[in-house]
Amino acid sequence: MGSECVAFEVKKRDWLTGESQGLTWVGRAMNQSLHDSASKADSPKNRAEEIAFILRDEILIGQYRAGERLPSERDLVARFNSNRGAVREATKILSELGLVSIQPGGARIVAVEQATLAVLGPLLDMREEVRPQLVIEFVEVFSALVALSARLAMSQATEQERHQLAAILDRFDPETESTDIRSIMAEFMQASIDIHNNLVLRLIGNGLRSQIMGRLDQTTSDRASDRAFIDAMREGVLSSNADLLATTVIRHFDEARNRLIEQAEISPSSLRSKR
Amino acid sequence: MGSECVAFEVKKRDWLTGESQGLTWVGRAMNQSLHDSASKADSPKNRAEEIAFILRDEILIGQYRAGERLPSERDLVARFNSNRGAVREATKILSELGLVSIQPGGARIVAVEQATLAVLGPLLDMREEVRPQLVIEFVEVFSALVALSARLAMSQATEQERHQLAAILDRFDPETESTDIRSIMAEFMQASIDIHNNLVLRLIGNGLRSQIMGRLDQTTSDRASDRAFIDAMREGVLSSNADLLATTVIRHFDEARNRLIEQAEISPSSLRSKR
DNA sequence: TATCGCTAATTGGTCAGACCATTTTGGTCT
DNA sequence: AGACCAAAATGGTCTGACCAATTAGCGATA
Repeated sequence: MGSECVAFEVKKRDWLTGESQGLTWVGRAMNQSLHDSASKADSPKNRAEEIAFILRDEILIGQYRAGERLPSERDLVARFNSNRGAVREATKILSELGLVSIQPGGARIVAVEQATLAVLGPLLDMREEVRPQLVIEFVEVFSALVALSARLAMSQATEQERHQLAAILDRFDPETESTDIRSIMAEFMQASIDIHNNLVLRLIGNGLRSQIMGRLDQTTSDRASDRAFIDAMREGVLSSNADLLATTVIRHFDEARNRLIEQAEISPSSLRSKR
Repeated sequence: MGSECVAFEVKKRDWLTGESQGLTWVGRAMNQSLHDSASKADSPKNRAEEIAFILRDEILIGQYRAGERLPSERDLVARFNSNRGAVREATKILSELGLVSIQPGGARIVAVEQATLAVLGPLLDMREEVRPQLVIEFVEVFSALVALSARLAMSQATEQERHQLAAILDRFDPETESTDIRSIMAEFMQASIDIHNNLVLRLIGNGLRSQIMGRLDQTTSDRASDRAFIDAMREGVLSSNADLLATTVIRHFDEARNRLIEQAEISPSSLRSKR
């Protein structure tokens, strides 16, 4: 007992100075945002992820049908020239993604519709056919979530916090092409989440962000209307007018959505079949 | 100050002998999507999940702090009397949950705020303190998503589909206590998603549903106002009035939210610290 | 005392092979 | 056809080993 305490005192310093200090340990989200943005595909960290990503993409591509059996672990070992440990870790990942259901006797493929948000990014990375519709669907949801987040933030924000939000909006500069309005919206979303601190909304936001970031094409948008949008946002923020904020956000994203629909219809056969 | 830091880094002895042995925070999360209902806790399918769930709950409980190191695989093997294969699968699960970041040299704990929606359920299962606020936050988000889903559905629904939605609402019977309005809302959500077929919304809905279902307490609600709510919904659906539907949904959930806030304030010190 | 640099220990990643309990399969018998 | 049973296949568990990279520990240095 006593010895533990002594030992602890000694080590504690090392710990604090060495690592606990920089709490910049934020895991994969941060790691990715630092170096990706250029490359769509996520690179596997080890053999298990490599295998998992290959199988994941094959499933998303529709190479297996829902309900079908995944090849047995031993077959996969043979196919990937690996070992059962790695293969089992891979299938574990797929299971966590909600793409396969592992049971004694055999693993079966699960319909994409039953999976996790984590399949969104990979889906965007593949077939061109599904992309346009998927992006539209994302905008629809993101719109509602940003509006909600803004509302919640307004109901709790201090004077200072509202100015911080405004500062983010001020980063928009219609002259330079460099300031992407979407990155500003993403930042605005994050900042508003930090204000109202709704964990559910934050977790959903995490998922959407990590899946979407760096996977959206550059879209042409009217800089003038963007300017008006940003101005309306700033006014809503500074006057703490939640309704104005929400309707502004929704209208803006609605325009973006309509643009996307137009583009999608130019290249036909792109809308996913509905019913 | 010194006392709280003790647990870690004293080497294997600690893990082997004393420490949080049994008590097992119940918890146990899901994986299967088919069978729901289930009360709060669902049990692990194998050793890896068992280990993963224990560690997950310990992390969520705050036994480790973000940035700290997870015990090494070999230490975990000793602690759980298992083997590295199982332990590695377990840490893989935690990694997929976004709760740890595994890297050569050591795995580190990630802040809960950076995790996946899949931690919501386990969070609800544990400390009573976080529950009330978390439920409120869920209602806030769910409200917006149901409203959005209803809007989207109305923009595409056929006559027949609108009647199907109405049929779901008709299942509500203010006389019998058995018909839970929340289950009706869940069904309504699913049905509307089937109509507009927005995959992003569907995936988020999957996550929320699997995490929330069966974990919410029975809440007292005014059956009369519920009746009015259902009626308004039905009218909105049948007349394809998206605005009416959305505002009705939002108002209803707002009332529910206010009730929850009242309840939470009765038992003070329950709201999570904000900022 | 603080910093640098080297070495040894530790850690995650990979691999091979074995045994078990359960499920699946295929063929037989009724 | 259907019920039944034995054999094959499958996932689950476990052992022990080696590697490359990171990390910790310690002495030398300034």
